[in-house]
Amino acid sequence: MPEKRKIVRRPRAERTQEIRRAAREAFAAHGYAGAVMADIAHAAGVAEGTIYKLFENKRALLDSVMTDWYATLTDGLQHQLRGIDDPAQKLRYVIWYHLTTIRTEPALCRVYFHEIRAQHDYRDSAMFKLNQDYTSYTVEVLREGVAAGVFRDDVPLPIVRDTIFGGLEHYAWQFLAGAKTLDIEHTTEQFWRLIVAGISAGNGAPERMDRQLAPIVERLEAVAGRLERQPQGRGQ
Amino acid sequence: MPEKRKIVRRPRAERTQEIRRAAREAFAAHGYAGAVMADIAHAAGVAEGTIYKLFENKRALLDSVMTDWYATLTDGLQHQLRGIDDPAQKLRYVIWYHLTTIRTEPALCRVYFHEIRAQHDYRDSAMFKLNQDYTSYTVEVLREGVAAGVFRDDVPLPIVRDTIFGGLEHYAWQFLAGAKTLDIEHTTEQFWRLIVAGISAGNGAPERMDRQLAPIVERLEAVAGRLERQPQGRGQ
Amino acid sequence: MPEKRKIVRRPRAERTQEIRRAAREAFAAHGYAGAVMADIAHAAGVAEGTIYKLFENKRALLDSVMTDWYATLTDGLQHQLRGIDDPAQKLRYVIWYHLTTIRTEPALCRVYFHEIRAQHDYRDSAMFKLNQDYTSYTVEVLREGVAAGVFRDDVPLPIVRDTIFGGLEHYAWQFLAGAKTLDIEHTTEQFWRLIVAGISAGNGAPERMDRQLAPIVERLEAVAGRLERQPQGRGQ
Amino acid sequence: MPEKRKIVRRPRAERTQEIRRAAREAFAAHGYAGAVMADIAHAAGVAEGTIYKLFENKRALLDSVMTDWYATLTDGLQHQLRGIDDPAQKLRYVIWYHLTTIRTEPALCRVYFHEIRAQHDYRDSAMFKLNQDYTSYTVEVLREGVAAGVFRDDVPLPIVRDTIFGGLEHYAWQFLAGAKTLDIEHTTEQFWRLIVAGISAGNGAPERMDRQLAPIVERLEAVAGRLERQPQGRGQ
DNA sequence: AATGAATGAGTATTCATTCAT
DNA sequence: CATGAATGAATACTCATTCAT
Repeated sequence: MPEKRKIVRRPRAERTQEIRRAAREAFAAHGYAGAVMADIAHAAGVAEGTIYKLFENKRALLDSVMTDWYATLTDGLQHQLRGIDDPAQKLRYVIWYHLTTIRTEPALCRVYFHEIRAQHDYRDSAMFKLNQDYTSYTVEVLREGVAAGVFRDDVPLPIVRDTIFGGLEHYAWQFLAGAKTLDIEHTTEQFWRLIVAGISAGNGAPERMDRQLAPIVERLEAVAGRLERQPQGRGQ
Repeated sequence: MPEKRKIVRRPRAERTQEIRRAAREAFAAHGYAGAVMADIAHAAGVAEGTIYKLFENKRALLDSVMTDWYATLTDGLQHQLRGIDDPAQKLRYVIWYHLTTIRTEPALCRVYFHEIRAQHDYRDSAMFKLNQDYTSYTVEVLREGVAAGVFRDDVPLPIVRDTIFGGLEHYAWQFLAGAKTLDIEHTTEQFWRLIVAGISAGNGAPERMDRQLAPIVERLEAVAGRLERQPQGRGQ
Repeated sequence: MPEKRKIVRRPRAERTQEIRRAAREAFAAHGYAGAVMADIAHAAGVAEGTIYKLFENKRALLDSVMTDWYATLTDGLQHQLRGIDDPAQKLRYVIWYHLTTIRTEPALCRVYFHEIRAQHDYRDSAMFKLNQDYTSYTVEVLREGVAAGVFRDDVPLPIVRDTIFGGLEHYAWQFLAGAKTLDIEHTTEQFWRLIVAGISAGNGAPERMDRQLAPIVERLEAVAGRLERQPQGRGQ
Repeated sequence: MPEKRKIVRRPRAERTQEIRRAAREAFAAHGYAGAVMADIAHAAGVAEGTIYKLFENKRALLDSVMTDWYATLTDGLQHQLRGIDDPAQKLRYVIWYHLTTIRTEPALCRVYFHEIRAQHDYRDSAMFKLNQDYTSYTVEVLREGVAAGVFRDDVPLPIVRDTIFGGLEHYAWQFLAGAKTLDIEHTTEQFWRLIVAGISAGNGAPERMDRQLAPIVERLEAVAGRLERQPQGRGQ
C-alpha cells in the first residue's frame, strides 16, 4: 500500500521565496549547469513539480534569483549614493561597494561573471538589463563630476565604467579564486586614486600635463637663457 | 575486391600538430564543453584513441592548444616591446596588442575569459601561468616607467595590470558579444590616456598632485621671480 | 479593496456540458494523450478539481465525449434510414453518412480510429459498445436485404460490415492525413457499387447486371419458351 | 574501487541484428512509446550508447525494425505470387497472406496499424513507402485481372485495395483484440468471394454465376437435346 | 460544492574515456 | 602503434490526480 501523500499548503509567497533561497544556494555552490532541480526542490521542501508551477524553467529560476539579488544591490547602492555629495567620493563609494559585494557573495558573482555573461544571448537577457541598471549609477556619477568640473570633460564614459568594473572584477577574482582574503579598504583606495587620477580635470594624458607645466617651463627657460647669456665669471 | 585502406603514418609531431589545430578550431567554434572529441579526431584525420595516446585527456588537449596560442602571443608582444623605448609608448603598445588579439581571435578569447578562468582550479593550471607570463610584460613596463620617473613610484602594479586587462576585456567583449566592430585605434587611445593619466608621475589624485607639485612650483616660481627681478644687464 | 470574485454557480448539467465541449475540442486538437486536463478545465471555465467531481477520470471524460458524439451519429443514421425503403439504397446511405462523418469530424475520428481502438481494453469499453450500436444498423440493413432477396442469403454479415467500415476508413483516412479533399459523392458511388456487386443476389452492381445480362436472359427465356411449347414428339 | 568495464566485441552485423530483435520484441510488447531504450539495450546485451552508435534514435530503430519486417513480408508475397497464374487466385492468396501475417505478428501489426499510421508525418515516413510497396502487389494483381478480362475494367483500384486491407484489418483486429482465434481459411474464403463478386467482369463469384445461369443453361440444353434428336429437316 | 496548490514518477540521449584487436 | 567499438552515468520537465481549505 503506497504511503499517503502529504500535502502541506504554505503561503504562496513563502514557498516562492524558499525555492529561490534554495536555488540561490545551489547555483552558488555548483554553478548553473551543475545545480540539480531535484536537489533544489528537496532543499526547498517542495516537490519538483511545484517549482515548475512557480517558475517557467531552470533558466527562469536563475533569472529570478539574480533579479532579486541585483535589486537589493542596486537599491543599496542608489540609497547610499544619495548621502554623498562629492563626485570623487561617490566614485570611491561605488568601488568600495562593488568590492564588498564581490567579497560577500563570491560564489554568486562567479556564476554571474563566468556563466551568465558567457551565454550567447546574454545581451538579450533580463540579467543584462539588471547589470545596466547597476552600472548606470557609476556613469551618472561620472557625469556629475564632469558637470562639476571635477572630472575632465573628454572622459570616455563607457570606457571608464568598464575599466572600473572590469578592473575590480579581474583583481578581486584573483583573491576569491585563490581563496585569499581581500583587503577592501586598501584596494578601494588604490583603485580610486588610479581612476580619479586618470579622469581628474587637473590631470590628463601627457600632452595635458604639458599644458599645465608649459608656462612654468617657458618662464624657466627664458630665465635660464638669460642666465646663460650673462657673463658668468662675474663675481670671481 | 575492397579497396585497400591506405594507412599513412605521418610523423608524430605532425599528427600532434594536426590534432591541436583541429582542437583549436573546435574549441573556438563550440567552447570547451561543447567541443566533441570524436569530431576533433575526425577533423584531424586520426582515430579517437590516438588523441589519448598523445594527450592525457580533453583538458590536457585544451592546455596544449592554449599554451601554443599564448606562446605566440607572448613572443610577439615581447618582440615588439623591445623595439620601443618610452615606457608610456610601450604601455600604449600593450593595450593595442591586447585589443588586436581580442579582435583577431574573439572565439578563443571567449573560451579563455569565460570557460577556462571560471574553472575552480584555474590558479593551479598551466593556463594561469601562461597568462602570468603574458601580463608580466606589462608589469615590467610599469616598473621601467617607475624607474625612469615617468610613472609614480607608488603605483600599485597588480592593480594597474588588472585594470588594464580587466578593463580592456570588459569593454572589448561587449563589442564582440554584440557583433559590433571594435575601433581599435580609438579605443587604444582612450584607454591609454586614462591609464597614463592615472599613473603618470606628473599626476595623482588631486590632493597628491597638489602635495607633490605645489612646493616645487612654489620654489620655481620664487626662483623665477627673483631671476626676473635681477638686474640682468648689470655688467653690460 | 480587491474586486469581489464573482462566483456564478451554473446548473450542474450546464457545467457538465461545457466541460464536455471543451474536452471534445481538446481531444480533437491534440489527441487523447496530448489533451491536458488543466487546459480543458480552463477552457470550460472551471477548476481542475471540478472535472473530477463530475467525471471519474480522464478516460471517463473521453468516454462521455464519445458517447455524446456517437449518440448523435447513431440517432441521425437511424432516423434517416427510416425514410429509405430499398436495402441497397439504405446501404448507399450508410456509406455516404459514414464518409460525411469522417469529413466533418476528421480529428475526432482520428482519435477514435487510432487511439481509442488501439487500447488494449477497447473491447471491454463503452466505446466498443457504442460502435457496435452504430454499425449494427448496417447489419440490420444487410439482413433486410437478404430477407428481401436482394442480397445473397449466404452473405457473411460481420465481414461485410467490417469491409464497409474498414474500407471506408482506410480510404478516407488517406485523404485526411494527406489534407486532400474527399469527393464524397464519387467515393460513395464507387464503394457502393463494389459492395453491392459483392453481395447482390442479382450478382453485380444492379444496373450493370441488369443491363448486361437482362437482355440475354430475356432472349434465352423467350427462345426456351418457344422451344418448349413446340410440339416436340410430333413425328413420333 | 569500480568494477572493471567488460568490453565484448561481437561482429557488427550480429550486434545490430541482436538489437533489432530486442527492439522488435519490446515494441511488440509495449508499443512504440511504451518501449524503453534501456530495456532494449539490456535485452540485446549491449550498453545504451551502443544502440545510438548503430541507430540515430528511437524512431530510426523502429524504422529499421519495421523495414526488416516489411522486407520479409513483401519478398514472401512477391515470391509466392509468381507461382500463381489466375488473377482471382492471386487475390485469394493476397488475402490469405495478409490474414496470416496479422495472426502471426498481431502485436507488431497493432503497433503499425495504430501507432505508426497515426503519426502526423506518416505519409512522409519510410514506413509509408514500405506499405506502398507491399500493397502495390495487390494493385498489380487487380490490373492483371482487368487486363485478362476477369475483373471489370472500371474497377476503382485504390478503393478496392483499401477495401481489402482496411476490411481485413478491421475484421481481423476484432479477433486479435478479443484474443479469439481467427479461422484464416474460412475468413479468406468469405473475403475473397465478397471482393471477387464485387469486381468480376462476369459480375459474381464464379460458382454463383453458374448457379444463376445453370437453370437457364439446363433448360437450353434440354431443348437443344430434344432439337438434336428431332428430325431436323422436318418441314423445311 | 468548488477550488487550485501540490505531488512525483518516468526516460531519451550524449560523449569522454578505455582497451581488445 | 593505431584503431574505433563499447561503455554508462546523469538530468530537466509534464501532467493526471488528490485533498486541504
